Amino acid sequence: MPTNQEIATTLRRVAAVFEVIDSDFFRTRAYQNAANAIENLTISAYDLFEQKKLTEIPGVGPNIANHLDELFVKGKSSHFEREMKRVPAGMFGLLGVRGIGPKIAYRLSKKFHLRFEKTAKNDLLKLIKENKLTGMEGFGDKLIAKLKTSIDNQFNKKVRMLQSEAYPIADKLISYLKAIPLVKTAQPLGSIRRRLSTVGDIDIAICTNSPSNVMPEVLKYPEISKVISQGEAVTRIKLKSGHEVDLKIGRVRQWGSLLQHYTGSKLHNISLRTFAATKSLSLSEHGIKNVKNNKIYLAKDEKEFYKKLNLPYIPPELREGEEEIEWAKENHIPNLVEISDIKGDLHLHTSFDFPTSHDLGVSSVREMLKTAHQLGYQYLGLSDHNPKFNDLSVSQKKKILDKRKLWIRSEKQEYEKTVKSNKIKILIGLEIDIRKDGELALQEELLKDLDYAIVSIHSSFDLSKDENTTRIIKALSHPKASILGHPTGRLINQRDSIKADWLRIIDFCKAQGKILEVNASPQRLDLPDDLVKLAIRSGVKICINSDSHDVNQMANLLSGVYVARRGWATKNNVVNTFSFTDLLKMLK
DNA sequence: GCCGTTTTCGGCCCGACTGTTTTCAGTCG
Repeated sequence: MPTNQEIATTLRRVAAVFEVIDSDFFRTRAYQNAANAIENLTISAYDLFEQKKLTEIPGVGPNIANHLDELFVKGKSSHFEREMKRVPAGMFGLLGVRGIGPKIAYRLSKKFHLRFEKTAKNDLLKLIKENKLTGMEGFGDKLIAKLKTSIDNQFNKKVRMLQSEAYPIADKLISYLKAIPLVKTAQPLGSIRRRLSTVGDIDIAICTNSPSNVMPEVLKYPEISKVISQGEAVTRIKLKSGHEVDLKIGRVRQWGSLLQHYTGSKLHNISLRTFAATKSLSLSEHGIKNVKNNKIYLAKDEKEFYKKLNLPYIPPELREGEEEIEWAKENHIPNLVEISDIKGDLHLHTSFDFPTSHDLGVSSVREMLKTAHQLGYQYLGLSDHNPKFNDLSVSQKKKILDKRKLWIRSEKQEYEKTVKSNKIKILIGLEIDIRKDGELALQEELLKDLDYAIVSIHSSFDLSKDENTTRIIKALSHPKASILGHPTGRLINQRDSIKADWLRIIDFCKAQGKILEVNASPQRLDLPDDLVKLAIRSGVKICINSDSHDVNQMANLLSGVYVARRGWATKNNVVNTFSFTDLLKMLK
């Protein structure tokens, strides 16, 4: 079945046809809106089709829904196919290259008979080298050179970077900017500020009342390799590291409007402007314009901006154009969980040396307690991997686990000699593999000695949706299995999420009081935010853990807090904000 | 083609930047 992404691509292609052939701007936009909505769905459009709920997707009306029905039933839609045949297929191969939109793609593919999507980029490159574009109306030397560069870049296209990669780059540049005398402040925008798990471009806002004096200073930043484009309000630079950064300049009095505009998301802004239009207001980075008298209201911060629209402040993590504006109108924006609410970390790997199924940690319990103290925690859960399942006898494993327990206790006693107060509680658990058949990789008699268990998939990732669902539910059925660790198993940009029926798993967790982990390891961030939202709406609790193998990683838990916030979590949804007594009840 | 506590008809988010022109088209976010 076509994925949401594939459907969105098809709809965009049909939209492009309407744009270049029919110049039907609004029909074009209707298709683009539908594409955006489907791309941002948290469940598959196919599932909605099965439930006959396609028209509940905002932007999908009866016509597009009918075409999608046909697409799902027959594997293709005659309408989409027919529309796309009106242009040379090479046009679709050119779309997506930076600087090539529908109009240019159409003109080039038609003039040079680019009939194949797959070879279109190469064909165009060849035409450029043979100077075949020279002399075409509207194609000057600069534009042709730009197209060549864009296609070259496409061939070594980069994947979206991790938030943990992008943030430090932005942070370093921001420190530099803040040190410039006329700069009032600076801050990241876009997906960095909304704390998405991955980031495309790095956007930064600079607040100053003297843009013309400040910009030359900004461009002295030693990491810049070249200035890609420069205008009064926006400058795009490339860093020596290869990262591209957009710098937006805003004045103090319009700072709120600027931040709001460039924080996005695009869909949030579109929804917000549609809402503003009902109040005869028009929104832009410059302010809020009353279209009746053309008066512009300047917002110095975002609170003022939203207040002018009669809305409460909407945290950046929620600005995805889903239902946050509806909720804001009702004044129902939740108080999202914060890092200061976190009272402990339940997924930590110690340096206790024994034959585990996976990697050991490198830090002692003593070091972890010291770090926990600095982080203001009240409890820790130690969850080394289970002992090797096949290579050791049950009695050997028991010996190992008993020895581990003694070591943990002695480490704790040693640590407590060094501090006056603040006794941090310790839970002795394990992270246990979920085997292919859903059995836990630890024998029953050893399980009962644990305070709690995190159960996780570390193998057989490629099972079917049904097999994985059954396997996870079976594993969670054990009374000690309180937490499902890094549930989807994804490694961002490296390994896809496992296939599973998350609605069924969430229902099971709700019924049985099981907890879903939000693993804060930067390449995991798992549960992903969209599933966090589904889980929380269903009343399932989450636990935000760092999965540290080194005390230096314990502060990573903050990244998990951002994922939880993007999933609309309040502290009541997160078990490791609870008191130790209440936590124990949840782990039961 | 979609949508509706102004509307089932008549609207549909808003602006920056580049390049090619000389007032605008195309693309991007």
